[in-house]
Amino acid sequence: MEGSSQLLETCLPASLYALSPCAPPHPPLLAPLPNQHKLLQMPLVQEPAANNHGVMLFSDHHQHGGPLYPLLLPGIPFCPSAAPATCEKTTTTGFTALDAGEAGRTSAAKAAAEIASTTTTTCNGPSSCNWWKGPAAAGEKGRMKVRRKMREPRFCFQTRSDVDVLDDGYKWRKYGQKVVKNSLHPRSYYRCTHSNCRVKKRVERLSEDCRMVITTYEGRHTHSPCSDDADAAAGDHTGSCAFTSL
DNA sequence: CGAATTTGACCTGCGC
DNA sequence: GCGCAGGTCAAATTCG
Repeated sequence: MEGSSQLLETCLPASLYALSPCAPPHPPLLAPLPNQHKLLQMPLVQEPAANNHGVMLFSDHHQHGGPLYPLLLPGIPFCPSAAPATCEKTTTTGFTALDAGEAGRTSAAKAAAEIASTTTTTCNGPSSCNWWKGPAAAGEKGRMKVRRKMREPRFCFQTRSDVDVLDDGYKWRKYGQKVVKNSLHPRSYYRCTHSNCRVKKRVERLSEDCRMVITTYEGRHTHSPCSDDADAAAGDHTGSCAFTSL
């Protein structure tokens, strides 16, 4: 319980950190949140040297399942070519790079370590990103291998919320749930329901503090949040709203 | 009745 | 090489 709070305070003293070493340091990463919920927009916190993988850690307190639009906005440039950085509960200065081997003492650190351990290889855009194309693209035999190795950029953030699935403006379908080691709570796996969008997210609660929800996004949406439903119904078109895919 | 969720099985990667 | 753990699939079930 208090461990996670401490984690939150230690790693994320302000309301929000964004970590995206490949992104230009200045442009705002966050879209203004519709409706009532607002995340404090902070300057980018960059992990220098550690890596290039885009990882964002957000922290905010939700007492509701209100909309959340913190990340995976199509306009955010990502660099899927190296290991990510993340947060570790050890220092007083906030972020430190977490090695893959530094498996977490807490669920948060563990989740972060997972992210850190994920290496993304060659994926230079939708045309070359075939880590998950199913049997047709990968072949019956090697599809799992392809799926595992060709990772999308991942982003993780942590919120305090009563609801597991935060409303981020996208529509998700749950495709799996797994009990993970050293965690009291199962991890849920969701996939974006949009036709050509392969973004996935994992949701789990901290065992130390069941109010804390760790959400990990993987991949980039090829559509905008607000047009999700329309797109799903009308077929594939992107950029009907504020965001367009790159 | 169609869509969404649940859940057990299966596959892969990784550490030992 | 083996076992463990994470991630995904797909059939069964539930829900609207």
